[in-house]
Amino acid sequence: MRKKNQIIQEERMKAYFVEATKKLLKGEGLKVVNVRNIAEEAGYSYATLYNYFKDVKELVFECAKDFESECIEIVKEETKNSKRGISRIKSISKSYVKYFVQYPGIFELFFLERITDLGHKNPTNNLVYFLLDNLCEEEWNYCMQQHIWSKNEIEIKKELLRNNLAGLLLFYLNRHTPKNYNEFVELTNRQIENIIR
Amino acid sequence: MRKKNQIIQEERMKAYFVEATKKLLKGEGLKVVNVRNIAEEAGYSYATLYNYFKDVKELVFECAKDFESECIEIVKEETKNSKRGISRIKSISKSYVKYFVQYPGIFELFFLERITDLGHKNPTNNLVYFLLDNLCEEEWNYCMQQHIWSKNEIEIKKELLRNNLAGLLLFYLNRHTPKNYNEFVELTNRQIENIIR
DNA sequence: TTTGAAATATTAACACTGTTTATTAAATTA
DNA sequence: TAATTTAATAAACAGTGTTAATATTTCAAA
Repeated sequence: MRKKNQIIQEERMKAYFVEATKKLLKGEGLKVVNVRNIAEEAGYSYATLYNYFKDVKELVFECAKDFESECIEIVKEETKNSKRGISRIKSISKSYVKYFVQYPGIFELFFLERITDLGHKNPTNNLVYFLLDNLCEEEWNYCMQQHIWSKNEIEIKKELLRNNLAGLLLFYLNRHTPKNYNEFVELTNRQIENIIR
Repeated sequence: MRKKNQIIQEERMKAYFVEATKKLLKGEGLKVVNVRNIAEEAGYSYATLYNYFKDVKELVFECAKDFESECIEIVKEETKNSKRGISRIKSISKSYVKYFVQYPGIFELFFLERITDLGHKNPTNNLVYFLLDNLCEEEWNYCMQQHIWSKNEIEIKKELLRNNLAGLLLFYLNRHTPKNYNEFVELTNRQIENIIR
């Protein structure tokens, strides 16, 4: 039987590697995330990592879960005072976009990272796809209750918003278009206004 | 002074490598595109590649230009008989999406490939961003002439369409959501209808 | 406290990448 | 034909992820 201490220690070790990886991701992004850098940041040999994680992907997906929680937390905090319904959906959208602009490495991880694993059900998949929907869920329901939009209209708007913001972030963070942040914010606001109305 | 034959031969060699790379990209995608595979497909040593291209990125960008032309050609051919204006914009959008679904490797190359190059102005950047706009340009103008939409409305719709289709493709090809092609097509059509109306 | 087995960490090595250097082969020119 | 230039390749290096073999630590039992 495994001792309690063992489990605690194992969790602690995992956390060291996860923290190291998160630091790298938030800093210079995926391009510096490799086993040797992670291990150095964590203060261990790179081989030690494999005593706690099957491979580097497993480690990175641990980070993804943490980032999702963080994103939800930040967005909720930032938007809790805005007026319910339409207004808050817009605020949430902007806050959501802002989070990824602040941490492009997390955008890379959530949206761009290749999932080549055979069969391996990647938990971040649905997590990412429905993240925005989840963030807005209560407000969409509120709008339906208030008879602002029908269920159908809401479904359409949800989809429009989700794909639009993903495309917007993709072009801005990965293709540097538009060139500067101000232009990007203007464009984003314009698009949100045109979808949510 | 360089001889004419030399230039012809050099172009020919380049073409061999470009064709080999295009074949790999259209087949198994970026994951199998590496110098050794490319060279084997072309029938040369991998070191020979470096006599004709600065690095593998330069080679891949050559392919991107070719694919862009091909995409334009295919979409134009497929949509030339549809009714001008709104109807044709919808057809072009669907055909554009179809092209990338058929060649996910080209989508990867156009939308996902990291541009880490310092200063190196990547020509595919604007090429990709404005590809859909260029394809629809004449039809947007037609709509303006026919007073279907104002210049402003068109600008908004252009942006909505561009970002939406990018997001749609990103989720489908890179995150496998929706799960199957039929669902994806339905979703795509629904979105296009809701933007272009 | 010492010892020996289990757990854990690390070094060394392998299999892939991209790229460069040195060498060989081919073509061209005098 | 011989010399020289040009082009192709093999060998090597550096950077990845991962695994196997070795070293170290931990910790309970003697």
